[in-house]
Amino acid sequence: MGTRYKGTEKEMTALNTFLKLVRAAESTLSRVNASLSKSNLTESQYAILDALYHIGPLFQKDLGNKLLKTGGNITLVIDNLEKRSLVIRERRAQDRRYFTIHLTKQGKSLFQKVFPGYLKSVIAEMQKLSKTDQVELQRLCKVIGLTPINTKK
Amino acid sequence: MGTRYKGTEKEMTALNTFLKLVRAAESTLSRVNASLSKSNLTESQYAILDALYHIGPLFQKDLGNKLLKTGGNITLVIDNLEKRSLVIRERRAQDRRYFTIHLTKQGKSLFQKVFPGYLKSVIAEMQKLSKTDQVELQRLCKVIGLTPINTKK
DNA sequence: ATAATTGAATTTAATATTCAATAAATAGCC
DNA sequence: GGCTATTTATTGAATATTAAATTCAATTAT
Repeated sequence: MGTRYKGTEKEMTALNTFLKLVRAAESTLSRVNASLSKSNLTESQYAILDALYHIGPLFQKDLGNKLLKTGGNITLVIDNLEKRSLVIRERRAQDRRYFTIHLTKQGKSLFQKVFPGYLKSVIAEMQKLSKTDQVELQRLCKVIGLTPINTKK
Repeated sequence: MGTRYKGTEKEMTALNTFLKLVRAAESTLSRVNASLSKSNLTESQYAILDALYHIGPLFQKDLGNKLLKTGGNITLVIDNLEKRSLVIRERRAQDRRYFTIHLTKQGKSLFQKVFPGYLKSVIAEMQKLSKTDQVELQRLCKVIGLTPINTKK
């Protein structure tokens, strides 16, 4: 299973680690996302509702940064959520370049309906590891996630 | 950083681990994928070229299984690769439901051009961890990636 | 105050992704 | 041999995603 490339040990280890990391994230994610399908929420839509619910109203800009998505993408996903009246855009008075995104009553209520199942499926996935191993995985992922020092410019 | 939800320790640990795992994979992936943009290859396109190069000709079905993608998706990505003459479809004589996908000369040559930079960026990412930590991460990811026993049906 | 710049959001074009429906080919069975 | 079910691939609709170009608002520099 995995890569068939034959290289040095260092290369093989790196490719293997990378592949397993990505596979683990994708397969877990696909199972967790399945818990959202009943509510016709996509992963991106859920992530936005989650952020708004747990943090409060946010600018589109901040949502993009938080979810590591581009501005154009956030625009579209917010559009789709707004069509279903799950969120609303509010133009900011002090600086009219900004839109504050608010969860509506319906959005809040849908999130509350969906969250328990989501949490349950996350727990089911993560329980494959002991508490100790989960903490260890967190440590390793934190290192991996770090952006390298930007050497140019 | 991360989730603002306040729950039991078990819930918090699971949510945190899940979030960090997904973040680590996504951020690493986005940096590695940047090495593909010069050749105008998307992640999916690269993955297909990689599989064909290192394994050999494959049926679309097998590509889909290997890359964990749906049939419809594979059809489209192969279409796009075929437009650029990087792969060709060959209908199988014994069973005409199958298409065997072959790498063309151009596809092989493009892959050989792209692979070193890809490998280099994977190594750069994974070198944030010691060899020991990489092996440990592989172990944890292997457990996480396991599909739970299918209890129904 | 005007010009240039920065910053937020949108739009557009291209690709990806899934799901559901369909078509085409084969396999299994009676 | 001819129906039926299964399997492979394609298509279409909906959503996602990015990058680049554009618009509009605010700020900075001259």
